Amino acid sequence: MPGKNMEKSYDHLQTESDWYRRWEENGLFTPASEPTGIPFSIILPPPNVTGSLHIGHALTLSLPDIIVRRKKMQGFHVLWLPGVDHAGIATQMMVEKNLKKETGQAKEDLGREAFLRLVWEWKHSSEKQIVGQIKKLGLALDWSRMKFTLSDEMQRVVRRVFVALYGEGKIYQGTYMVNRCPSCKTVLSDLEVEHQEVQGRLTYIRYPLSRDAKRWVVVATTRPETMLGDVAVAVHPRDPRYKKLIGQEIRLPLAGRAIPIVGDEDVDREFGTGAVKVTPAHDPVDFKIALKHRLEKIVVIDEQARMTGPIPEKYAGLDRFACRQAVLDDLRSLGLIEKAEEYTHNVGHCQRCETVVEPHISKQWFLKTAELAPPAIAAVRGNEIAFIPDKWKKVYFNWMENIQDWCISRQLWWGHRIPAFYCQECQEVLVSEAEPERCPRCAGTRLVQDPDVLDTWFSSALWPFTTLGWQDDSPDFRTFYPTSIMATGFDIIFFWVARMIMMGLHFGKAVPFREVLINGLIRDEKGQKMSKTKNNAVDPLDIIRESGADALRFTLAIQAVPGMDIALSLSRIKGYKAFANKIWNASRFVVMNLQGDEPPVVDAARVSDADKWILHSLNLLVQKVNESFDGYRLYEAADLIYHFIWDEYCDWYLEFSKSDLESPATRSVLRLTLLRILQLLHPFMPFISEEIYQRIRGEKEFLIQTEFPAFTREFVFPEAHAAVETLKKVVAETRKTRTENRIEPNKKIPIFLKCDAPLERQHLEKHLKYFDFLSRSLKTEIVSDLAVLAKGFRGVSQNWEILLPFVDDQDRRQELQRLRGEHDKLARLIEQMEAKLAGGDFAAKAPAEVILNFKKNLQEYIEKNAKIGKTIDDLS
RNA sequence: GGGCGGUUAGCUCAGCUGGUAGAGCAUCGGUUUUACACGCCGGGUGUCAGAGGUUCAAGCCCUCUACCGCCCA
Repeated sequence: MPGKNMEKSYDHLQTESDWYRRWEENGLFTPASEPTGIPFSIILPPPNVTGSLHIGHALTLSLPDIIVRRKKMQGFHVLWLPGVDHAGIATQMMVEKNLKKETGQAKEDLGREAFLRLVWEWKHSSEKQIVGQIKKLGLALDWSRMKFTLSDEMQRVVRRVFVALYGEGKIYQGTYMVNRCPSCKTVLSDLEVEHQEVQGRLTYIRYPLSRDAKRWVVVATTRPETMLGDVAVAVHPRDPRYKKLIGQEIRLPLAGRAIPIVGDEDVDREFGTGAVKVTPAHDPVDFKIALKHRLEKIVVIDEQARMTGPIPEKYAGLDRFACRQAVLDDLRSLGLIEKAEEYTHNVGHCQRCETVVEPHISKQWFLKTAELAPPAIAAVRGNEIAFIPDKWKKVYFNWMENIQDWCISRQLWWGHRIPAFYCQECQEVLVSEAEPERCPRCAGTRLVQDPDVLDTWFSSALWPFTTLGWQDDSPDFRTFYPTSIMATGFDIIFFWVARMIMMGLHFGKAVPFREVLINGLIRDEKGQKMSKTKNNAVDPLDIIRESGADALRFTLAIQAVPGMDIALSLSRIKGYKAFANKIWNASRFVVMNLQGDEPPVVDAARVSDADKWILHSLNLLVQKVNESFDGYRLYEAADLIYHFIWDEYCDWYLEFSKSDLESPATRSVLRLTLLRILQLLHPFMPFISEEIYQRIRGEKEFLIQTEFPAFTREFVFPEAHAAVETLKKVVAETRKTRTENRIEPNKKIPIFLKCDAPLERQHLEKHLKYFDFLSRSLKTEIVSDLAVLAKGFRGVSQNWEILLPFVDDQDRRQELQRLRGEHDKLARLIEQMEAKLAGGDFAAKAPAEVILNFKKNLQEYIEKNAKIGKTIDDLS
């Protein structure tokens, strides 16, 4: 018999060490390109090669894995495709930081090529680490199809897509105001800018009129240093305070230039004094105003956020914040500051490094969204793509309906190089997949490629169809596209999900996925966000070492209510580690008792009622679990399985079975039920379920190759189920009565029972064997009148009375007191219920069924209390 | 400014289409009974944020308020 001698406690380290290798070696996760069942595919959201995975990844990766494993067991043709992301800005920053720390060098000291070699090295080691972590989690990924967002293949596809979009006029180059991070030294898209509320100061500055320096207009600003680049003062054209001044000139303090006062509808009359300074080179609103009024744009802040341009010598080269102070000091000494006040406003910060971003005019590449967005909106509106939970649709629509063109160029080295070439002779711009040999216009050969790379999210947007080989019209693409599910966090709905939908529709000619599963954030056990600075971040590998990947996966699954954040508590993980041990020991019990002669199928004629009861319960469980799965309520499925195993199979069925171990039929049910449990559990806890399954089945097949349990008519036994439920009820009541009266748990005592329901009485009579064992009964008698017997402790439940004989008179007095308390409590409840039934509209308006039920309950309470009253009389 | 969540047992959270509340952990009492002390048996614990409304009936639906959190501009 395989699997004998299971260790007394479960060792997750041992079990989780080797199964992954064997699954992989047996090609369990590698489907053929040609389908053998209904295709079901999920593309892994590629983790960044910035280091190692955090606990949030464990969630985003585990949930689809659970879905994938079940689908596979249900016979779908499943692909779960892995990959990693080059994560341009994040990775480059990390390598730069390391370089600085280790050698003191900047990337410029190495040059582009040498630096990129360094990043590639980093990528390889990070990828190795990530893949190792993923395997530890047990994810059923097909590594033979692994992809990288910056592989040669991806570079070819990205160039092709770029050239195509350029050809369609959807990619263009333009000079606009964009956000730039002075620290990361690149421009950013609007999405990469995070607005944070900042306590600042609003300074009111006097701008003297050219004609009369004694008169001035007061403007309010949070950024005084930008006044050096002012080209006008703007007021609302209908503002009575200022409209007469329109057309006049201001002598700009410090700079000494003359600038006009213009009228513009975009001026907010409520802000400050209603007159605003116009700095078109450094403010997006001012930029627009300047365009309308054909004003010059004077750049006074450079790419390093230092002062530059036609400004007084003393400010040149100062950092923007240092200059702010200098300007304020100088204005104050000139008596030009009217006042300053505390002011809370939103300031854009770089998502990566939290530096205050600088609006900045430059020539960049943009993706036009006007034609790409509408089909993407329509696809979601037409339910071709569902969001789970549904509420995220609104968020998606809100953003998509207000979408702006996307700035896709970045001044970085690590990423997809933009396939644009500039002729040095005639300045012609050439966009092409391959580097052109000569300029088609002037035949010049001095061509220089654009130094910029693409926003990382550009290649990410192409991920679902390019990973499947859209570029080669591969069989994989035809089989697995559109993919089934995209599982990801809400934080990247705009960055990623929306863009995948746009690109997928445009190039893949179909939605990239059918369902978007949005999961929440992992927080610590106090509900706080995890972060390195708070030192409350947990490493998934630590948890796996401590409690096992199975326990971690189960914890995440049972807590992951779609769209809700998870407060991850270590004590809870420990609880599911204990659950694994529980399963192990239940299996140990089964394995110890198997004799090898168990019939392979359930013989309904030979099995006991207890056997039928567990089969019936199992069948109900299977039905509910499948419903939960289909509604993406994995937390519910996990919860159902947990309670079935612990509260039904272990707590009751294994105990029942101890009375029937000589029966091969019972042993076969013991075994069969366990195997079904392991199958149900496998998606959640792949390691322990496989280990036990193999020990029992003798390595005939892997668990993932077996069929996921489904409801079967074969296991419908309502009568036996009801009988055993009665038994459970009476056992529980007896145990309670014993405990309440401090009767030693292990002491076998005589037990007397009385039952008013003939059917239930039959049930119990039939199963006294189990009752005696579970209630520690010396001898059980079911009698018609308890009063005639020895006095004893009473327990009363629906239809049943229990009597445990007293040993002495102290017992009697104690019992009397308890019964009086209970009698009073119940009497109050009955009174309340009768009042409800008598007065009000309840009796008149509630549905008959509800009232009937209510009356039934009331009647039961009345009867129960009558019994208690009678007992009190007997004992008095 | 616009929008979205949350507020349920000491803690962290479930509670699907309204019929008087559940889990895990914690806690208390008992217990080493032939799978498991990572166990077993049993117990206690809640004006379901507040106010109002709809309804025979509200944790669940509607309105308002308060507090906490998030997103967009």
